[in-house]
Amino acid sequence: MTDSTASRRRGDDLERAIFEAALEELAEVGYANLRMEAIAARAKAGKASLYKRWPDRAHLVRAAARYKATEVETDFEPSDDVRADFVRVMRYIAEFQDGPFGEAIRGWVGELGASPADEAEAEDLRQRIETPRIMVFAKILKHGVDRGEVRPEALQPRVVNLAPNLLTHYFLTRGHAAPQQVIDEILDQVVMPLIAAER
Amino acid sequence: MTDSTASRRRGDDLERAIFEAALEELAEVGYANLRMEAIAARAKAGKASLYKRWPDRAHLVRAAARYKATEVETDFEPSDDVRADFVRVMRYIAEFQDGPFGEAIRGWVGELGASPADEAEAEDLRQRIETPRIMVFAKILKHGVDRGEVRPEALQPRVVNLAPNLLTHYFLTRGHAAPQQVIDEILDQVVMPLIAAER
DNA sequence: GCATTTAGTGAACGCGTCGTTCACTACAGA
DNA sequence: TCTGTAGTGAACGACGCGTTCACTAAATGC
Repeated sequence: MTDSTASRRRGDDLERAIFEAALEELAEVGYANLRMEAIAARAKAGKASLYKRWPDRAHLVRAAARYKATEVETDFEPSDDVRADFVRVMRYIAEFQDGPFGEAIRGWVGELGASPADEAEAEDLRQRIETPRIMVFAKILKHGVDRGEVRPEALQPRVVNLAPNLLTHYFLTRGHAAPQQVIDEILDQVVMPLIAAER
Repeated sequence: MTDSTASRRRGDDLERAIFEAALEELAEVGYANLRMEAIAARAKAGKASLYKRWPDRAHLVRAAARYKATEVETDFEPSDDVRADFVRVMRYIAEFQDGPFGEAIRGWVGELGASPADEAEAEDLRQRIETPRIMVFAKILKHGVDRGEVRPEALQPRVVNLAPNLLTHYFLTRGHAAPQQVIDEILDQVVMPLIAAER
């Protein structure tokens, strides 16, 4: 009715449409209220096509999160202001979390511990989310170290991941992404004092 | 069969039994696989008694989490070794997360964003979890400040919450509580360098 | 250009869980 | 001992899950 192009999609074409539909549904109703039939309907696909690809909701959502994770911008050129760079990247992450991707992550977290079988897949998704962040934050920090603005110990993994991890913690436990004020507090109270070359 | 005391409990007595049953179920099957009927059966109660008290699973689990949160040990006497104190408290939190309380928190997080109606109740639970931690960590830090081991700026809220927040982030995104090695890394790479009075 | 194979559709199904209802029963207070 | 209150347990309709199947559109082979 809506589309007079009554064509029938297949393969990757259809898969992408399902992912988009799943993410839109996630954004609208949240993971807990996500219905397979609603995803199928929005994608104008049959429920059977969903179950042919993924065994259940959790797998579909993880796959959708992986799909969306590839959209993350990873080529970032650091300026000569570490704090400003951090703000830019953190705002970018926060915006991402406030969209459908955030709800996908929330669903993934909620499901962890329910099925210890899929630990490997969960680990894979974690890596895909973390890796681009590590690259960007490490680049910023290295640039700061080169200019003497940042102490070299700041390149340790727990320090590189500190800002995004605190952002994610806020998002998960609050239900919405961190506002600018929280980003500022994280930077001024925690991150900058920790990485600054001198006090 | 088990209890030949075929007595019928009421009020708070019954409520406590339901909480205990819910937490045991959570620990065994996880939030995603939690069934109201299983909780009722384990508590030797009728399903109607559950729905008379809470409108749905999410409310029951939040209530159970609140109930369990009152068990948290809050009277902690700091030693003269800040790092050792942090290790002790962080291990205590990690052990708590690996039990039924952890799964309750995971369920709560997964449900956030699904029903914006109960934001107030969610906020209340967050406070109840956070407050005792703030008290303990602030006490440790104050003691450190008094002895000149910790810089006074470490009493800012984001710094006080830093260690438990990173623990919680690890637990939520990994599916299990942080092991000793992770606690050490958090302390040696992040917390101690941040709070130390001198470098 | 036609026949065959592959993949998607949509409706129907059985099943399990939800949340509710109701007749019955045990306990508490007077 | 009587009465009101609260809990029990079984049954119920509704709903979403995950599967099945006859049908159909697209891709592939000839």
